Amino acid sequence: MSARSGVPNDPGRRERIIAAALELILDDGVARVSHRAVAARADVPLGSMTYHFTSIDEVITEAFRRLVDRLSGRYRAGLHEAATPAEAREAVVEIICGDTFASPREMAGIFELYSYGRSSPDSAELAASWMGISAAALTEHFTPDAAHAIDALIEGWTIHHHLDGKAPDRELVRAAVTALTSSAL
Amino acid sequence: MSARSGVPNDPGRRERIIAAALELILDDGVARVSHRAVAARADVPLGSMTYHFTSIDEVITEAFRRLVDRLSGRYRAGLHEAATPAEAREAVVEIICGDTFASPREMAGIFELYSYGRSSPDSAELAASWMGISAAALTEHFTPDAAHAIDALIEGWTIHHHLDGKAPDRELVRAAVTALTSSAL
DNA sequence: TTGATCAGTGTACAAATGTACACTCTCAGT
DNA sequence: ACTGAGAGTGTACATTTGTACACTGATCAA
Repeated sequence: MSARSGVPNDPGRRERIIAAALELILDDGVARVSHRAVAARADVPLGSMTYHFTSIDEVITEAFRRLVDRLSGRYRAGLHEAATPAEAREAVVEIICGDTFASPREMAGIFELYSYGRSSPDSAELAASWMGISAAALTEHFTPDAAHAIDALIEGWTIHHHLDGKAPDRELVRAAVTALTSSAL
Repeated sequence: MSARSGVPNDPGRRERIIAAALELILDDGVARVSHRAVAARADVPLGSMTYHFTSIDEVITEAFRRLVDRLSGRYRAGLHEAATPAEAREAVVEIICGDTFASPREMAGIFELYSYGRSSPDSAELAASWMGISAAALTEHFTPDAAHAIDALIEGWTIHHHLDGKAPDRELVRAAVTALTSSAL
């Protein structure tokens, strides 16, 4: 038998690298992500990068995966907690207006994912799965049609919220969500 | 007096460079834009780039400006043509479901702008102005509140349309837009 | 303890990038 | 036709990038 088979010297290192990469994406954007920048942020030697990952794309995609996992977890939990239609609507309002579901940095990260997916098939798949998750979470409370419309509303209004720098009026958002649920959708 | 003062040897060259940069952004994404890549695409010597622009950021921002101009022109025109509320709603449906207002490539370009604005103040301003233009075009037909909601719906649904690769159901979109306009918004 | 084996690293390198700038070319004024 | 000022360019250069890979060192079977 072989000695020292598969025993890592520093377990969890790969994870820490991915975490560092995600922080870098959220702070500075994908464009600034490089083997060296991530290595420095994770306080890890450069060689570690090529040892644990086959390419920089893999690092970035894995970082995005963490982001999507994190956000979809909160998203799902927040909507699952809602017991009544009114509470579900309120959860949607909070997703759009609050920052308990996603901080501005995290929302910016999602846009970066959309852009990055244009040149990375793996990230494109990830972006698609993120959209699927949010749609699924909504269909728990709304008809499929209403869920589609609300999903789009969330997507767009969240972007505006983020780019404006200030949260939209809760009353207005609530009215819009209600309008989308109370008609024949 | 000075001889040859301000007489360009090849007028319109700057414009052609910007056009080439925009095409490059739409085809391959900002990440692939470089002095050399743009120069090659515009069939212009490398030195021309630094002669006409102070930095690559300027080239990219100008390219985005053309994109925003182009889209906001169509946007405004399309909504301005509408004479009745029903026609205005139909124009919104077309913006979301059709590709007469923005091709998939152009929509992808807008996302790239949102991302790029994170590190370029000029592009951030451009992104903000794009949002302002669309909002203004909508207030021509809808109440300010309804305009906000519809603007968000357009933004989000257009993204979904683009990332899904297939247009959403027109009937559904029409119902959603109607819902947002017929209530107390 | 030893040595085989694989985890992990430091360094080197080719390719690509943004930019500066010494140069060449062109044309308006004479 | 000539000329000089300013339009426009080719080349060179310092940096930064992704990646390869010869090396070092930690661990387990013996």
